[in-house]
Amino acid sequence: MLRTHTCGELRLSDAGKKVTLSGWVQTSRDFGGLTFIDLRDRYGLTQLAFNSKTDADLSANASTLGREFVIQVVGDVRERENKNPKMTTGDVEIVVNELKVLNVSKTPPFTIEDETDGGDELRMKYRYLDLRRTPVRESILLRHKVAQATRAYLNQENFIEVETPVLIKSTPEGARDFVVPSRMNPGQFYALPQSPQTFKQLLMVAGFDRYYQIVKCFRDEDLRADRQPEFTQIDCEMSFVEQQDILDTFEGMISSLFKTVKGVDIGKLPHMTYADAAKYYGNDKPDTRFEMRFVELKNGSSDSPLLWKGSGEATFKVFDDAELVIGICAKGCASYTRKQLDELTEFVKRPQIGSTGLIYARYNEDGTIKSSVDKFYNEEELKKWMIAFGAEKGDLILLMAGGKDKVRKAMSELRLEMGMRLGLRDKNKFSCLWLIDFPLLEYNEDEKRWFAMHHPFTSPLPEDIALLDTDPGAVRANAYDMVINGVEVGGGSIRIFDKTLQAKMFDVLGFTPEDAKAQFGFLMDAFEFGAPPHGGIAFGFDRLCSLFGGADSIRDFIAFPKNNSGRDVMIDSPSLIDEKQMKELNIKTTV
RNA sequence: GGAUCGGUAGUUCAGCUGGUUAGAAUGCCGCCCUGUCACGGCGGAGGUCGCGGGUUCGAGUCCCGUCCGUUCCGCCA
Repeated sequence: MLRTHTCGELRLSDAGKKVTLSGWVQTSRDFGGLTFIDLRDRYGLTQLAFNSKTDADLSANASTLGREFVIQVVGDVRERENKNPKMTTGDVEIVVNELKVLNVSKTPPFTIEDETDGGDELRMKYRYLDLRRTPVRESILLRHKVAQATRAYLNQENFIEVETPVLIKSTPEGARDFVVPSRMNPGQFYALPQSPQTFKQLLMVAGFDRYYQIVKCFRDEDLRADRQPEFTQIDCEMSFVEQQDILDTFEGMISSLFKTVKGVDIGKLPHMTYADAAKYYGNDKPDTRFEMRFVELKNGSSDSPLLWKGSGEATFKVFDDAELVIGICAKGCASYTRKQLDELTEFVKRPQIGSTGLIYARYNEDGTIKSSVDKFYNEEELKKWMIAFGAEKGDLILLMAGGKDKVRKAMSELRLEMGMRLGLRDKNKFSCLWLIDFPLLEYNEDEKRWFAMHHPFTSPLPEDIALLDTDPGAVRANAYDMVINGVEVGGGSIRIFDKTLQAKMFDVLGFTPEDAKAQFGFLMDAFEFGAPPHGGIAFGFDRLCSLFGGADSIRDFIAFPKNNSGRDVMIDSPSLIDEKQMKELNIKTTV
């Protein structure tokens, strides 16, 4: 037997037992006559003790063991003379009688400890070593736990898991497809699914009623810290449901996951419309762990008492000419120095944000107001601003002006930055919400046509269907996103199940009936055979895991992730294939 | 496609306005050490400064190009 116990389970109550342990050498501490070795496996660390007085040869052997050697020991569990309260097994040690080296190891290129000295690139190249580190292992174990809890909830709710194909058909809508050449059909290609969208709808037509799958999806787009070319979704679909049924079911799922995995009760999820999210947070995935909502300064007398036209001799053109002037109130930041304000200005002027400037107004502790636009606005006017923002003495108002979309986007970035500076984005705090009433369509200026914001099977809100002909941009979708801490963790919609409406949708999107038939004919056909009303949702599983794990990047929650260029540096893929394969696949080399 | 920061010892980094033999920490190797758990002490080895070109009496340092990586924008229904 290679082991009787794992390296994480022995306690004081086991003292006196004869045990066999196997694992990796974490570290050794050699005192000449006395040697300690920490033995590691997935379950923990156990200290081994060797004494040269008891067995000189064995002790000498022990001091030759290098890091990451795989060894097996037989020995007796003993209470430690000096206990280590930081270790779960810290009350005991193994007095070793027999030592066997099962395998040697080269010195690892980085230290296999919680705080490693290895950089990202190196860790990815030797991912199998990185996975030995406790924090990374814990992330993978957390992922397993989330997957189990997800299945448990959905199974109990009568969902069944069905596998859908991975070699499917390329469609031009949405993300770029990964394609796979077909050897048996020269010149033709499969596509890897961006999601099992059409298949899950077909499963509803087939009458499966409730489907889910924890499934790999593929998108050939540029990567980010929270975006991988292959990623995992919790993909779900339900029949005979309306929006509220889906929200209830999956609010239940997310609550259940938080309870099981984090021991947290997230309560009832608030609903926010897309329009409100844009207006108050400048963003369709607001981080609601903190308030700091946008306040609009309006120019006009009807709906707002606030004027941004100053009373000064010169008028402030930046505000006068702007489509929108908005601001946020940063609590307790009136003491910000000139340097800090300049930093913020630089922040919003970065090309990625592209704002032209930042206006501030300090509400000083003594009640005076100091702003960067003092020559345009008098004290009384500035005081009105403070009231509008609900600002108190000691607060700082930050304002930007410009085109509506641009200024909202810039302010959204600034709000998140200020939230971070003020420590309001606590990783252990969770704020979840449903975002609803998305626009159904988005106009693409380059291609001069409407695009589905979600996908072409998303149903419009019933009351907005009539607008499809007159004002497509105003049509709201029967769609919903779940947002947690500023991360879009899931999204879905009630689908179109009526053939006529689907055809109309394709028409609005600029598909000819022939195009629609060529690409989605199978779905259109299926809808002629009694499709039930249905809808669904998909959650980004990797993101959900990283959120539970309190990390910004999803990479450590994926056992073997890819780098920014979509490469796996460990196995070195993608790679060239040989001429013979190319020929077989009927692909001509042009490189 | 664009912006940004980075590439110097096995590793993480320092290296000023260009100037003798490129440093530190850690790891590694050797010796010493009986209660450590970030063990300690003494000693040692270890470098194509990513690559190519240029400026210069002289380049790790300045310039151009290129490759690799990070983060972000575009993109991601």
